[in-house]
Amino acid sequence: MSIQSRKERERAQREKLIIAAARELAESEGWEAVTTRRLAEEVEYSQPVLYSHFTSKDAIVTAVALEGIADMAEELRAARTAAHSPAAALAALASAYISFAERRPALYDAMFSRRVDLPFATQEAPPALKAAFGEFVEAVRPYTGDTAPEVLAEILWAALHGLVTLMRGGRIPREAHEERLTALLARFTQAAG
Amino acid sequence: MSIQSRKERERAQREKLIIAAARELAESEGWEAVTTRRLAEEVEYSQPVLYSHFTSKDAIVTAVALEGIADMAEELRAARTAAHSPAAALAALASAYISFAERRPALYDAMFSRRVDLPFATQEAPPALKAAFGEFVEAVRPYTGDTAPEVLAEILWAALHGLVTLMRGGRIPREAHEERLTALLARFTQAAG
DNA sequence: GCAATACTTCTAGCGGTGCTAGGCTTGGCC
DNA sequence: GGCCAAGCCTAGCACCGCTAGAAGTATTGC
Repeated sequence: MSIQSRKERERAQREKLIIAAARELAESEGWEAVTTRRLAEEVEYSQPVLYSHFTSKDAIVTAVALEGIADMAEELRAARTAAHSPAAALAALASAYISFAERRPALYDAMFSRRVDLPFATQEAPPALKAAFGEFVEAVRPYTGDTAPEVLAEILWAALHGLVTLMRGGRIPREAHEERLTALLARFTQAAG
Repeated sequence: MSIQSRKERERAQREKLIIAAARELAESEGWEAVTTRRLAEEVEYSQPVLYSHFTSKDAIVTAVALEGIADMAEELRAARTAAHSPAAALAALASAYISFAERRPALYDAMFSRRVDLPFATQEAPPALKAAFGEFVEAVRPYTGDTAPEVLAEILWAALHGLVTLMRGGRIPREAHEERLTALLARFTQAAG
């Protein structure tokens, strides 16, 4: 039993090592640098070992995304709860979200842009995902009017996601970012719903 | 001279053929099916011929994107100008945009999701792109308040882009789409800015 | 009409990708 | 200590984007 459990522990540890290596490689050199050969070299095992832990490369990306979502949920929570008014909380949440996307673009892509096999808007959604979305729901709750907070949260999330991805892709100019964000948030705080 | 010009005509025609084949292949089987080998087979030439027209596969995708933008600009214009009130025009524009993204997902990705080498928010932006964005500007103009219409247009575009991509990626549920769209547009028509 | 030339297109191949079959080594058990 | 099973690695598959150099074709000059 002891040997068995030790092996399981080591396996679990190696799996974390793979995920961490993938994340670091993606964050430092972009996802195009994350090849199975390169990743295998990084963890000092051969390629097939990766496939004894994950069914495919995509599954590794998914695991990285999940970690990222947990990280983001924490940051969103910290930002929102530190604010002293509903309006400040909303602004802090939005800024924290965009800051995360800008600081960790590769991670953000894995979470919200790449095609990934995660149950998002369902009961089986991972807790971290529910937590992150919950922060949005709480932030918009004071401004719901006759709209369901979940719906409003989705709209805000979508708007921020759109801003971030279009800006990163060079589709909208960086310069006007603050002005856009202010105007967007005003649409949420001022409207009666 | 005549022979020269005939050759140029034939070349231009073949270039259009390549772009059309790439678009059709992407729309019917997704971009992952668009390989240079497959594309060459489709146009009944060898691979190197593609590279005598385009510097890379990405350049072909960019050409397809440009065509798509022109298509969308037309559809947006038709939808907006057919409406009889500012609110209806805004709603029609938004619906047309989302409809385009849903009907032609591969094309949409080339235009707004994939990394593409096009000057977007600059003076040198292609006319079709300016036209498409101009439709957004006109649609939000009645609702600007003290925000610049261009800024508001970018926000609306970003919000719709976010909704579309998150929905397509399974990140937000399809069911509540109409409700979300209505609530989003309400934020634009009701707020004072 | 024919040879020389210039241009176009193709064949074949490079170094890379994700993924896997099958041999080999290593470590636990009797 | 010898056997056996589990775990790992080497080597290779079919594919990718892209390109050098051969082969073919059309145009030009005689």
